[in-house]
Amino acid sequence: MNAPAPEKNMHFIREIIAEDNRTGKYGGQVVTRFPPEPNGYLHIGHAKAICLDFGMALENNGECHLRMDDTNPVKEDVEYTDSIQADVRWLGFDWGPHYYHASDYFEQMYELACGLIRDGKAYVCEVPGDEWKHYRGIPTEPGKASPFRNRSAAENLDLFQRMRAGEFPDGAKVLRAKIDMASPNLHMRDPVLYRILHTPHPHAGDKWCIYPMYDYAHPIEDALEKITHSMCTLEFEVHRPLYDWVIQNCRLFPSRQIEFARLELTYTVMSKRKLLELVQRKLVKGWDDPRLPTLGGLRRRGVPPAAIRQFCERVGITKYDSLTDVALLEHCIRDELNRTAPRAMAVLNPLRVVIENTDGLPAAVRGVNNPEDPAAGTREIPFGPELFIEREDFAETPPPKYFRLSPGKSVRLRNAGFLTCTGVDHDPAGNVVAVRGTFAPMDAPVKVKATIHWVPAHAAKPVEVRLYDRLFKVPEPDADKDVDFKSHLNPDSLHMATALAEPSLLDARPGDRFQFERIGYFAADPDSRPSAPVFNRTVTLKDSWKPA
RNA sequence: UGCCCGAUGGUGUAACGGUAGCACAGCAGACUCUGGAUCUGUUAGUCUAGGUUCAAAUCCUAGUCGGGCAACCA
Repeated sequence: MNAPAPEKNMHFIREIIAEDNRTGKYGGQVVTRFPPEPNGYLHIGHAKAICLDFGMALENNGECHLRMDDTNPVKEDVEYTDSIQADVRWLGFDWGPHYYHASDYFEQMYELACGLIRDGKAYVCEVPGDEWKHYRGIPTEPGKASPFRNRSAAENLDLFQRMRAGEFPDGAKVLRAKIDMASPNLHMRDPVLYRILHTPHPHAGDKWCIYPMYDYAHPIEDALEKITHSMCTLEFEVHRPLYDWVIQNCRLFPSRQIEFARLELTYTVMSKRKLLELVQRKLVKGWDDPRLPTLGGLRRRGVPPAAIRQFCERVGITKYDSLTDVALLEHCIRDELNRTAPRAMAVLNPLRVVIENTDGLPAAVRGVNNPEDPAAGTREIPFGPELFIEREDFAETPPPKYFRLSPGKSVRLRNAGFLTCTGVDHDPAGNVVAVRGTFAPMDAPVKVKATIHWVPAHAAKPVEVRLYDRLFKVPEPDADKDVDFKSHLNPDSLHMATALAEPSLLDARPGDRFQFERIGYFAADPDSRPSAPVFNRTVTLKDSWKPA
């Protein structure tokens, strides 16, 4: 018996599992599975499911299987299986030896279907697809029986074998479960179990021309793997009676399907179709564009997997359709990065500073790598008589409560000392082109209310920075079906810029994460080259300064 | 419309018949070599109407609102 960690939220699925463990329903075993269809890239909505599936197994000393749910060869491709595995691993989960394909069970599914036929619980139906809706009926009225419903088991077996043998064209026949044409649940009105598809399978090759439907295949996949708790999203709730029917009538391991609400996030879209549309129309730069909620995009943006895991835990698990504020994700990202990201200085919008008292000026200073983590140590930062500071950190006529630099005032230069402004240089148009000032060491008796970051003019290096903002301007871009979600795209979601970086940043390798002090968290992009890093802004720092 | 599911501050959630709590966001303050972090305080909530009960967010009934289902998709 293992008590859940105290900070974990006791959601209803944890309670179901705890209860099953208490009663010994599955002998204390917890076996789960994450079953993506390999027809697209994973996004943060999948991360919620992954964290749940793997998390419940981990917490209960169980196992979680990674299973490609590849029952429809016309939509799926091996292209996706690699990225799915990479994404799950990146998120921090390990399926051990339990990597499976639904298509590996095709033979058993076929045998089980023959069993259903022999039991008089399935039949080959020749009603054309577009005509079936007349038989199925509408919710308020019962359907009517297929004219093929009462074929003999022998005839059904023969026909089903010939379907497999390829004797019939696509759509000519299907195998149906014989359940209840009057059921108020449409899924129970003799659902299709198998359809004919003369399409080679990306994993199974050309062995098959009949393929099982999800509703038939999924419970079998789960049962064969002895999955105890089969978590899926809410829209499968009405499928559960059919899930149970298959397990019961095939006499299989009693896997249990449990549904929970999918994750929705503000200022983005989560549907595969819409994400694909953004990629195909080149409104973003690909599946791993850092503005996308795909795991590839989040990774490239610099989001640590631990932040995503923490976020998924804090969002919780319920059966209520919710819309989570991205601010919660951003909080989890900052929280993780604050503890782990080394600090560095870079100036986005430079203003030259000329130090006038150059005698005894240090050639370098030591910077603290991470005030939250003493073990991160220090580094050397070159110093000199000319610096660049952020243009916003100087105001010739400061607004009220402005703590930074202005004529006659002083600020602390991060890691270095104090700067007192003694003069301002203008160009003929009256713009500020440089600030002049005097430097004092850190132990000087100067009182200031602000510390600003800087880079040394002689040693700072220009680096490319990509400043990302929300992809959409509105919290629910796809809320209104009558308005194209693309019309809500934020035109300023990407701003390319050049920053002046302290020299240590030139060593950054793709994936390295930093806090650029007082600006935000940045991660080196795969586009980086040796000595020419490219930085993606993961998220800004919170900024509580607001002009009065 | 028939069936299924759901409803707690702005948002995400907890409370399992007994003081409606936590987090995010917001606001205010303290502290600070990041106007970051940290700390403190604070605004704000049980969909409606009946019923059961000493006591209801919780149980029952009806309604309202939201979501799902009517592919040979998953």
